[in-house]
Amino acid sequence: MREVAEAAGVSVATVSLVVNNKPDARIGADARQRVHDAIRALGYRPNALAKNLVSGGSRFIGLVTDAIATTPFAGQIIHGAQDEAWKHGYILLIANIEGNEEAEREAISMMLEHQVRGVLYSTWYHRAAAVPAPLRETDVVLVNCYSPAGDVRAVVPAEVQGGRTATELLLREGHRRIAIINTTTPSPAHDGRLRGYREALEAAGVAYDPALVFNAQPDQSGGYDVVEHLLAQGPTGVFCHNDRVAMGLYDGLRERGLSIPEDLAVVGFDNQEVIAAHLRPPLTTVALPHYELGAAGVRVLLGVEDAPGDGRVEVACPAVVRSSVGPAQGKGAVPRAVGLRRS
Amino acid sequence: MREVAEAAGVSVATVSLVVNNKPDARIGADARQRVHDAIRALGYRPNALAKNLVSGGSRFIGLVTDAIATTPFAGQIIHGAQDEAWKHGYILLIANIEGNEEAEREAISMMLEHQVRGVLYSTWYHRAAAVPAPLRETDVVLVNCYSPAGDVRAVVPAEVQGGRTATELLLREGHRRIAIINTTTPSPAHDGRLRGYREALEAAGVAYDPALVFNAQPDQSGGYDVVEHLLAQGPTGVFCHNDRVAMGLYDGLRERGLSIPEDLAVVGFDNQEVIAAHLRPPLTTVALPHYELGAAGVRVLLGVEDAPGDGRVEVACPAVVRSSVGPAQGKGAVPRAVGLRRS
DNA sequence: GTGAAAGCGCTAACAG
DNA sequence: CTGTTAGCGCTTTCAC
Repeated sequence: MREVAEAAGVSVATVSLVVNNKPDARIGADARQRVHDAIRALGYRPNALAKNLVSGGSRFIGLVTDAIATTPFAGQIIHGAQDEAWKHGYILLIANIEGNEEAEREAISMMLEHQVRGVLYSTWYHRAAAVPAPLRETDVVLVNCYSPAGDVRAVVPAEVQGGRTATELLLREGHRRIAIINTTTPSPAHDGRLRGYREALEAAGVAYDPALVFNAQPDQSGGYDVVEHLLAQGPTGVFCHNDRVAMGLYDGLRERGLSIPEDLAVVGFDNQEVIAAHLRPPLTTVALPHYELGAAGVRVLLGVEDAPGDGRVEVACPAVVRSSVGPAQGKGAVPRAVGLRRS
Repeated sequence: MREVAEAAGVSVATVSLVVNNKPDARIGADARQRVHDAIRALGYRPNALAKNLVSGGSRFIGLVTDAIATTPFAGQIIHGAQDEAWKHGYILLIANIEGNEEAEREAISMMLEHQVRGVLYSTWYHRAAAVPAPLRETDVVLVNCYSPAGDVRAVVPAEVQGGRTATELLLREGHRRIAIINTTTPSPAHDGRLRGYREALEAAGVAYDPALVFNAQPDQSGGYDVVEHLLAQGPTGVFCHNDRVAMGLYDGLRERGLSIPEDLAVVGFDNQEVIAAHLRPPLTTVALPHYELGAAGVRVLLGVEDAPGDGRVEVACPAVVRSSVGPAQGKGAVPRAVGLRRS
């Protein structure tokens, strides 16, 4: 920078002013031009480190994730966070700590030492999480997880609304005997989606039948194994806890010569591209908004978006309609008008 | 830091020496203790920005990717790079530019301004790539892509070996009439895997039959659509260009009442977890080593691992054996011993 | 053994 | 309009 100043025959202060073209700096057009020329000639680049040092803070936002590899999900959160951070002139420092306590401690101190503007602490599936103590030294927002104490701002998927949406996808087509294949253990997803399912049923005037709720391992084999029991209850539509369960269900149904959506309408959850979009028929599902979660996370961190009173923002899970749901027909069916009235 | 010095009754220089516990700094045990106490008492954290400024360089490594969202692949590259960088005390600055020229320029200058140690330029599928000019100002290594001019170090998957491995998986079980479903356009993957296929065949003494090579769109529908033609050639085993093609193939086969691996042994490529591990039967495939690609990338960047003369390191694609390949049987089959002899 | 002082590259008053 | 000056928080000679 000093070199630029010398080459342009001005002082470093002037160079600083033109580089950041400060609004209220009155610089002679000639001087400004000479500076620009010198910059180009010398291939000068400002040193962000020095700039940050003097300004006190940095343009970094930390993102710590608990699993980047396992699923495409973490990638989406990173993607959303990175895009949004970028938009506001921030850079993401990412660290991923696969359950390693020490790595977590180190990652956090490293971020703190780099004077991050704040950090996003994210998990790959929606759950309660304990905020590591050192994070309290800076701004934190939880992404896809929340503090049971409710004392930290959090951005999470709207599970209840998602469950409602999934169920309405079936209701809308006239289905009334709708099963749900849930997971076996309590979790925000388990509880929320079930609640959404019940709310949607109730709103549509369909009685809730416990015999139609199944619990299975949340993967392909879970979906595959439950087919027999499921069919025994004669549903015309089924809401699967996730796309992988739906994938297993597809297999089980196919083996029995049943077809989708004619014999059974199925709705998934997660919208895991590789699966959902390419099953035969393509799966109608509800998306888990990972990208948005990451983006919203930086927005609340930066104060661009306000968190409501309880510091918890819920991001909607939108329906993704493909071809695995058709109109209800046969015995259990009801005139389409009923479903339509509700929507 | 000044505060710590005052609290401990020493100078900042001493604090600096203690904090970084310099090997040849002779500090009184008492003073050292007082410094440590003061640090704890004040909750002091060194300022990495200042440290880097004075030392001239930073502990940053830039990673620019062209697609983080689309597939789980980019996530794996990031993961590998991040783990390895971390191991050497470096932090990853990531930027992803979905084909956006300007974002790319900005991302690169931002990295340069932060005095990165070097940058990894990665693509989500293996291909030739043009290195943006400004990157020449720093150390660059290409990951999952390469410069046609061969003037930049690159880390890429060993496609030929992968193709050979996939084919051997079939040969080993006695298959001799082995088809390959490749993509429709030339690419390192297309060309390399085909070559590996031919090499493996030749090594096993099986004649290459052009009628057994098919070209299809590299996704589920491609695999599904080619079934008819494929079956017409009566292969006992098939090597699919990727797992998605295999997934489509599964569907087509199932619709015809054919079963895997009894009627047809199938091998995929990519090892896309969500698909491969959960198809029925689980798919035997060859993994694309994305994690390793990222890790090797930082290793060559840091000079921990040497790139061979041509600056191109190939990372092996390992076989992932699951259940979609069984012994060859029936007309086309050959005694198992033949296959075994080769392995 | 430890402190004083210079300086990393830049910004922000404050003078001129 | 533009230059001078004083730091930002830290490391690193070099004295004492």
